[in-house]
Amino acid sequence: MQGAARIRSRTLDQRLECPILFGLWTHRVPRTSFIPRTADVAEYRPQDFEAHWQRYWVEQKTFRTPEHPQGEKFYCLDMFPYPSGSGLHVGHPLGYTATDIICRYKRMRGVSVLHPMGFDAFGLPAEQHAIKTGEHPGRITDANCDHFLRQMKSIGFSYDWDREIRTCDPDYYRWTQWIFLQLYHAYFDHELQKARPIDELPIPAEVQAEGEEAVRRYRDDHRFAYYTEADVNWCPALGTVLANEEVIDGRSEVGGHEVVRKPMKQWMLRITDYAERLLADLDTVDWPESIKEMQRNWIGKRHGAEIDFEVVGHDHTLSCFTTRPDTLFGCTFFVLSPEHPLVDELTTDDRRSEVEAYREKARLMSDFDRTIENREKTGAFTGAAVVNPINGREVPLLIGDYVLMSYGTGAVMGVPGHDDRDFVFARNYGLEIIPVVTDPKADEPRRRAILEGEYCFTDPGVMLPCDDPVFVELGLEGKSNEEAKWIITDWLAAQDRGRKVVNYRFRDWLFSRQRYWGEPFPLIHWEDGEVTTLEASELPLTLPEVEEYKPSDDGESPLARAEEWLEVVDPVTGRRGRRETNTMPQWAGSCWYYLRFVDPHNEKTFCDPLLEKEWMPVDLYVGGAEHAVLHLLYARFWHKVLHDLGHVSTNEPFQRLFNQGMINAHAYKDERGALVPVDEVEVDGNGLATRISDGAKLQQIIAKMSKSLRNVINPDEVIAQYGADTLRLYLMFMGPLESSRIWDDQAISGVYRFLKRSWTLITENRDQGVREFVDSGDEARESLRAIHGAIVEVTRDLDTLSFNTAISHLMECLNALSGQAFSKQTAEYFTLLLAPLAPHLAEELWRRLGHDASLAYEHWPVADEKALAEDTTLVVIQVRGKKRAIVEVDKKIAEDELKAAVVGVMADTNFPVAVEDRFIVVRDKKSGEPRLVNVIVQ
RNA sequence: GCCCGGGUGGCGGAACUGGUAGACGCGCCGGACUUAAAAUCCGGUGGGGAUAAAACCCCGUAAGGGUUCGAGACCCUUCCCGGGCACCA
Repeated sequence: MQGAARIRSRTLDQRLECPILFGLWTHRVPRTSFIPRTADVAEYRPQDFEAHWQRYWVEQKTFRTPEHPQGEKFYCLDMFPYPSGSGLHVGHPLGYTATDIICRYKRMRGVSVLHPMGFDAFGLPAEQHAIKTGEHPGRITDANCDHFLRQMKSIGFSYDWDREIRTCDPDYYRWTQWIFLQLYHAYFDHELQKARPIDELPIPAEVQAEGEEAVRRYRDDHRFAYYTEADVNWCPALGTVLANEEVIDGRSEVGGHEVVRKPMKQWMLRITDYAERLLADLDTVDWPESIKEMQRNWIGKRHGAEIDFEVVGHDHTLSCFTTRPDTLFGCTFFVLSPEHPLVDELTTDDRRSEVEAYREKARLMSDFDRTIENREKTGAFTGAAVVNPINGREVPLLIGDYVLMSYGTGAVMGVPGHDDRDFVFARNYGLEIIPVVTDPKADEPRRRAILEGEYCFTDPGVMLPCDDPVFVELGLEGKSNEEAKWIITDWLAAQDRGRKVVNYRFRDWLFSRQRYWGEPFPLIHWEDGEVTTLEASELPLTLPEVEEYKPSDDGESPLARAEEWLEVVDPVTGRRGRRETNTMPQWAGSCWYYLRFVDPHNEKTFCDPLLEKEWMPVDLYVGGAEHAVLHLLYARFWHKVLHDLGHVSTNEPFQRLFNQGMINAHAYKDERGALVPVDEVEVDGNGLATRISDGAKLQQIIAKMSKSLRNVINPDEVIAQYGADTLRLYLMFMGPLESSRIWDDQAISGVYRFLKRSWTLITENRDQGVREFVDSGDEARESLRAIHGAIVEVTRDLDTLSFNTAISHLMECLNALSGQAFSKQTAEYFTLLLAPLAPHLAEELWRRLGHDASLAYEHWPVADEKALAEDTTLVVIQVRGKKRAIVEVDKKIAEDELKAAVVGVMADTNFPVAVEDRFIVVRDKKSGEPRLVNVIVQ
């Protein structure tokens, strides 16, 4: 029953008492055993002083960034939040606390720290709120930001709030628009592998000859930002198009609505030009391997060949991309995507109706339905045939919706013997299967299955015999397929019937949204078809006021209804034009915010070059892994363009990336598997969970925090109950920063007790001031060893972001100091070690220790080696590798004396050893002191 | 299916480069204080055996094998969990 009370206690509301004023806003404080009664005046009561120090830091501008870094610099960045209406959730402060600790620690080590925070403030939720209520999305966004600010300040983060930015602020998005102009006015020089101004684009003579209009089109075809009719992911429910990355399993990432394919005119960014550099430069950054791997997979570099097949009876050549040119001799058909532009022309009349029907069916199918895994492979014969360039064999030409127009050339050579999809397709349509590679390691039945076309073999293997003259000429029989791949490709290249190519799986970035609440494009579409950009001096192009925020049913942005804003007339020529009505996606603002933080108030440029040089790159970037391929890839792309164009000095923006884990919570499910909200659950002393309403047995599981499970932890409530320092410490103590953790509202009392005991240790719960200390000379050796040991350990742990062990070591130090005499110096060291982790408590103790300024810039303690020095050391004795005894010996003991000591210790035991036995002595690598002796008894 | 992580007490997790497994905390057990409870403080706590009590012994880091004087850590095989990708030719 005790357990039941615990579980129910999670919903604090049941025990809420009268509201009291705390901090900058009102908290309702639950009555719990952990809040000391008011009679105990001098006990640890964080509510008494946390708000005071938060105000002090803000008023004194304690954490203002130095204008220029002096000596070592440290740019520490958190992924800034989207200010959602529900406020901060414990997941946010997890990473923020970690960076805060590191920054406070670095400041104490004399490092110049840049640690800013802001808001990713454009975005869909505010817009949807606006659609529903008619309220301006800016107003709700501002209110949410303010709420976030209050919450973040209540945790005691040491951000330089003077640098706060919001991406929806015109002073900010002015420069987002400016960067768009840089992208628009540049192209990628493939030879130099870098961006260059569009004016430097060489115009081929034949284009030049066609006139101005052709030159303009040629340039437009090379800009990083281009306007094109594209099959886009249209989400009717959200009324917008989405990037591929925003579509999960055929549904919108936001809201899970259906997404269909639809051709629309859209702005795209040519991110694929940077594929090679985005891939290669991953090797230069200190990121988690998993994130690098995800980006590599996303970019999807594939080496292969493009092979040309002539169409029988036509003057056309169809090229296909393949990573398996070694299987070309096994090609028995050829498949085009239903959207392929040549399908119509190549289809014979007797097949036309069938092909048309198939294409229509494919067109109507949603992307999701079309990409369901292992779906039946369907297609239609076109009646045409193509010629395999390596053996002259004519093979039938089909269309099939498993071939995507958007990858490679929209055409595939069908090798059913060695490709699973082709295999299924061939079986469906009775197409021939010719195996050309076999598995040398396979047993007889399997080998026969491969030979007879019963088994599709896709792994590496060796080439089977074949009569084709070219096969014989190239001597392929028995060669590994890997080798055959390049021999065949070289032959094709020599005959000009194919070539080695590299393909990338990722696509250009769809950069426009039919929304109101985003950055307007600084572009004008003129009546004569020309598109021009605004001058940098005309920025920002601000959002107009509109009456309704809903996009129209055919997908036009609400901006299309803002007529006054929309229509423009050239004052010189009288030419009429319309502004671009799409807005930029949410990713735009977060693509460069880290640069603005370096120089947030500059009105002349997006970021002063000198400051950029001084502060960039970001030394530590902490955030969730969910941004692995979106934000992090886009930001790298923009950064590289800015770098190539000479606007930033660094090639990569984020030198070190760290992903914090997720915070999960316990949840319960019943026998049918339905999740049960935690406040409907009772847990008994043995951990057995039952539903309160009907006593049904429940299973405890781990789940993400969610509103529906009512297991979301609100930081405000934790702070009200325990104080900000406890919240910070608990978040860090739960486990390594990178791993996921489970919120356990019993375990939090452990760190609360630690803080309380730390308080008591130094103040002895006096009304004011501190306990009495002994003179340094009279200090117990134990105390000295404890504090200097802690200095060593905590320093190392903070350097390696091991916050959980840093706290453990402080706990050990506290345990050791409790009941011991120690000096004021030791108390001060302890306070300073605690400062990055529990800054409010540390500041309060520091004040009581007689200091009248913040400890934020006090020197980090340095361990005194002498305090740690010992004459003797403990040596583990092993016999045949098993621990049998421990002996204390002099550190400088000679080898034979050590042996003698070991023999002596082991004499009366069950495991006697002799000096003649083999001794393995393990010594400390640094000090050379003996650590362990392993005796191998003969 | 493929690619990354990861499996250590009742629980969260420690263990620096192969050298005392289980630090620290939660929980639990016992004790002190209290009329009582909470809070607080002190002690114990991987499993098994042995003993009057100890000393002591055996087993133990998902499972099996290997390398080594010595393996939680390294190698091979298998199982399980988490994350990502997935008709990309």
